[in-house]
Amino acid sequence: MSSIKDVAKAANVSTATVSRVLAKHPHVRPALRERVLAAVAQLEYRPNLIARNLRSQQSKTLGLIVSDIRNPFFTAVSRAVEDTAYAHGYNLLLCNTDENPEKELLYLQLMGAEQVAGVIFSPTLQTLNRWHELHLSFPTVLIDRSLRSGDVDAVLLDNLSAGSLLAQHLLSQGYRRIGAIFGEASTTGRERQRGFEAALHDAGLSIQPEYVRFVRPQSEAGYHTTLELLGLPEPPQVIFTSNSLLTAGALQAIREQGLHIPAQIGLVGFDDTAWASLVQPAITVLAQPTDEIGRSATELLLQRVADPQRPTRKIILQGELIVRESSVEQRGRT
Amino acid sequence: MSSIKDVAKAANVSTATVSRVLAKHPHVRPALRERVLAAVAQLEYRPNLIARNLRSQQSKTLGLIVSDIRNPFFTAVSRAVEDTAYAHGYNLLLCNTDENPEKELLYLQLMGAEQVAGVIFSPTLQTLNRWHELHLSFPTVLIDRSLRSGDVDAVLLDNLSAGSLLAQHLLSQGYRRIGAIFGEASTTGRERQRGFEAALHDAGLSIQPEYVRFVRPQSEAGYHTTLELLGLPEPPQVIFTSNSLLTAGALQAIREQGLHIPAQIGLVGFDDTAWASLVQPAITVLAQPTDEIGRSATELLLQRVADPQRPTRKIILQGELIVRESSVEQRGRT
DNA sequence: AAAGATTATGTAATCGATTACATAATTAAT
DNA sequence: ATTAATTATGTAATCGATTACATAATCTTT
Repeated sequence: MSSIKDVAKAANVSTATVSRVLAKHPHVRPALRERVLAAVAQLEYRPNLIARNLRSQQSKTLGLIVSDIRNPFFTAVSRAVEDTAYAHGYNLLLCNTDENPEKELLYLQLMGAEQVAGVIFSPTLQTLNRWHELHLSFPTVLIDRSLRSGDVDAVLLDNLSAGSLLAQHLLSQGYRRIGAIFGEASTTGRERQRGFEAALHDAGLSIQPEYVRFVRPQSEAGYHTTLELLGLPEPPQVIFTSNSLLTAGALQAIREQGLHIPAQIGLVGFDDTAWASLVQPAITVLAQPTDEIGRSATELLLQRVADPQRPTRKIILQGELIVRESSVEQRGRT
Repeated sequence: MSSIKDVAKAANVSTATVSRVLAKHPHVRPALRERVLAAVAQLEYRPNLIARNLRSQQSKTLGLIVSDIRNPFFTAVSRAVEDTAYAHGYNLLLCNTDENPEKELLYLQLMGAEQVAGVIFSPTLQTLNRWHELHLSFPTVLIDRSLRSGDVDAVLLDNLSAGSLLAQHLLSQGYRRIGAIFGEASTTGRERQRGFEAALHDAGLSIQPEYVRFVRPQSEAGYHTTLELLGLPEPPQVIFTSNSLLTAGALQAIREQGLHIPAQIGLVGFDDTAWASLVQPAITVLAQPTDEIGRSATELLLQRVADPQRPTRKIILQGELIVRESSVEQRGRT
């Protein structure tokens, strides 16, 4: 691997001149410029970004730290972030934390070390709680989860409304015994649950604690918890899940029990994944605007990079209820 | 952000001593060690990895460059790579190229600049063709796709056998008119097609070119191509797809046409995604051992990092045919 | 107690770039 | 033709770490 020194030597100029040519500074004689460019080509020289960033204390790279890349929500958002970043001339480095606070700290550290211009991050509750001790050296935009206090940029779904909307739909369909499975790792699950309970409360229904579960937001947990709910003396008429991994697990459990959807049990979830409309019956979901989330988060971050003083903002987006066959009206049920 | 100098000043020692304490060198007096550690804690000092790597010319970070993070195959492999890397004390930086050779070069460059220890990469055909001009500064393990020549480490599916196995299954079920959709971006699609055609040939069937398509490996292409195939004067009895995005698109098209699987049309694909077993009828697939691919690739890479001289190896893994309802026997058909 | 071996610490070079500053070369202005 | 202004180039400091080397301090050994 050749360095700027090699190029300087080959072109018989100083390293400063090489640097200037490459940075397209105006004050370089054409003759020298030619020599430098020839040497660069001949040696196949590529500047070492790490050294460049070390010196100039900035880079054209953004970081995206997600909690679970297997979750279609995050892969969809990742693509939107990637595309938006690329359109603005930025690269994207993606990391997966597996909802593990230790990994979160590790990758946050790595991002700082790699001198990224900024980071988009979906943190666990634990990391969120000690956010202020972290003292990150780069601007951050939170997605999907956030602090109660307003001092960090974020792009979020209106989870309260979303949970409420989905619950209201179930109530309007005549469901009364609603089993609900929420993710425990983040604020998101809690908020969706609050919306869910508010809707039930508004309808004059009381909350039955044995129907409401908080679990690791993964399909295995969705599967096992659904089996538990179905095994209750008086099983729920419908299962409400708060992310698509849980939905998939729930669906698997329901299938294994040989129950028919929606005749014997209903199912609704979050995120309009590819398969939600392909399974039969198709699943009713609360779709998140993943493209919009990724794009907004990236733009928010780039604005913050450009102006660190700008007041923080939270962008709250609305979800869209997509009613399909998995939650049709339940006439004549109790 | 505090640097090693600040710590040295605060502890009233030299930067060398700070570095030694942090690197756990043996020859440091306990008293000094204490002072340094106290200063580190007090200043919340975290070493700048970028500077460390610049000097020591190595890092504990691996790169993974995939062609499409939306493809469940790659998310599954990513998780396996991430876990294996983490278990060996390495971080993982993930990049998405969107099957775009320009982005591939960009990220390869970025990886080099970020001084990763090595990279796992699923390249497009185009980048593969100019592989030898690239002169990468780090070891690489290819996954999913590879060069014909054997001079680069790789972990691959036995695509020829896999394509053949899946085709044989269809033939054994009595299917004769088989529509097939392959990805055009990589060697993988070509190899699966060769296996597919070999199976047909062995069974004494001729290849009908209008039934065989090469398209961008994305669900939209799967959708449109399936519609085209279904619209032929004599439509195929079954659709063979060479990745799960194509399968999803094909399924959507079939559903929209109101065709019943498997009574009116069969469908098979690659990769045992979460939804392949959840849709009804469940889809027959050729499952790739994604965990094994990710783990093997990572271990191969780490071995290569440890010993750059070691001869190159290709690890060829076998796929597993999982027969489900989407391709049941077609008695009495022509 | 003196010489030699060992241990502890600091100084300064280094990685590969950028860039402030100094200086040389050219051009413009009087 | 001088001087001033401008343009071009090089020298050296810098970013934040690691580490070779030099040297000071301590411990053994006889």
